[in-house]
Amino acid sequence: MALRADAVRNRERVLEGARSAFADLGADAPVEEVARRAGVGIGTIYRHFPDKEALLLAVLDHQSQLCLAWVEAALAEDDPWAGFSGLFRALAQEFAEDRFLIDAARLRRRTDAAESYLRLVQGTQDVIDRAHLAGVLRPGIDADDVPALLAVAWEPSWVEDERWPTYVEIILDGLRVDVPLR
Amino acid sequence: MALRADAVRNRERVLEGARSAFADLGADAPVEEVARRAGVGIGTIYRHFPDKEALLLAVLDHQSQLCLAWVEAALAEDDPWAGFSGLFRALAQEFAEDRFLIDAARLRRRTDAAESYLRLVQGTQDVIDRAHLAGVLRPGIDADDVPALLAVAWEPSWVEDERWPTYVEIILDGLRVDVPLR
DNA sequence: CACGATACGGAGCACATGTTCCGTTTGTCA
DNA sequence: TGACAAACGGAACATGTGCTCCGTATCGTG
Repeated sequence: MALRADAVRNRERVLEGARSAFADLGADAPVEEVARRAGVGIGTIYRHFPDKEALLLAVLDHQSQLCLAWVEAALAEDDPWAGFSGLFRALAQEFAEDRFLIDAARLRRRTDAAESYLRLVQGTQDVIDRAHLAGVLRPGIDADDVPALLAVAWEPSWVEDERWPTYVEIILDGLRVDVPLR
Repeated sequence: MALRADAVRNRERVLEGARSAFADLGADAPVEEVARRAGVGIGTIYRHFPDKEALLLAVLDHQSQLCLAWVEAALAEDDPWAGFSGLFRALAQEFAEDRFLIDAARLRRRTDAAESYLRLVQGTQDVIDRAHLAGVLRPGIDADDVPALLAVAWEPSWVEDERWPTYVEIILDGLRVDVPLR
């Protein structure tokens, strides 16, 4: 038997409320806050998701899908460095705007990650491999290093300062290998 | 009237327990855990410190004094870049070993900081000014940027990876301005 | 040694937050 | 439209943690 119409609607509302609450407050956002933003009761959330962890994973899956668009764009770039650096800047922007992504990488360490997140990591690895082949990216770097290096765009108080784009450029400078012209 | 002998001893024990607990578990370490490590009751902690915030500030003050030694060493260096980069590496090491320092920068934003911490920031600024004068440090960087850039040494799960020293070198590469020989 | 002041310990309270449970409401279908 | 299953809301419970309070233990002095 299919879900009732109101159940379908409410499930979507819960996901939207969760995305909004987690983006603003991080994974620590109370379930009650998610319920408030979704306009539903707490009980409704727990009917659709077994626990808060499942809700976090569902949101992670969704946000990862959005980030995957940046991977596509990076692979479409002709220049491997432009691809990698563009992806890095775009992910930094996403991290700065969505506090939840901050906590997501930690979450991934504890649980079987959302499927889209794994695809995001793999796609990032592809972009990195291409840069390595072109010899423009510091050796030894892989996709697992990206979240750590994005940490500079994390801390809310510094995001307010709007200085994180500078930090991103510093790191990109440090990651780039200059190819001598010949 | 002076403190009683046991009170003096216990105050020191509390500070040691707090340093240990906060270093391992971060500022979130429960007060009860501090009491356990100190070998005292919870009540004793609250006799010596009005609240947990005061305890955090006392520990911050102490750890800042240790870090100040690195500032002295940096200023004693002849080469401004060696001084700055040495300080940066040393602070990264401290951050990696003491989870509490991670939270300290946030704490500073909320409260009047410990006096030693202000001196640490000022000393770091001196080291940075010297590097700017020599033209070897990327313009626009100041002492407030250092904790943000050290964020790569923060996250516990990445500290375990032992990859943070690589990240520190990447950032230093990005911060350095190469002075052409003439 | 005795006694008063000082300090100690930890039970218990206040509050925040994840989760459950059940009386009430709503959607669906005959 | 009526009736039943499905879904809802939020009070209540469980747990973790900061902090208070007071009966008990200890220190230091005469």
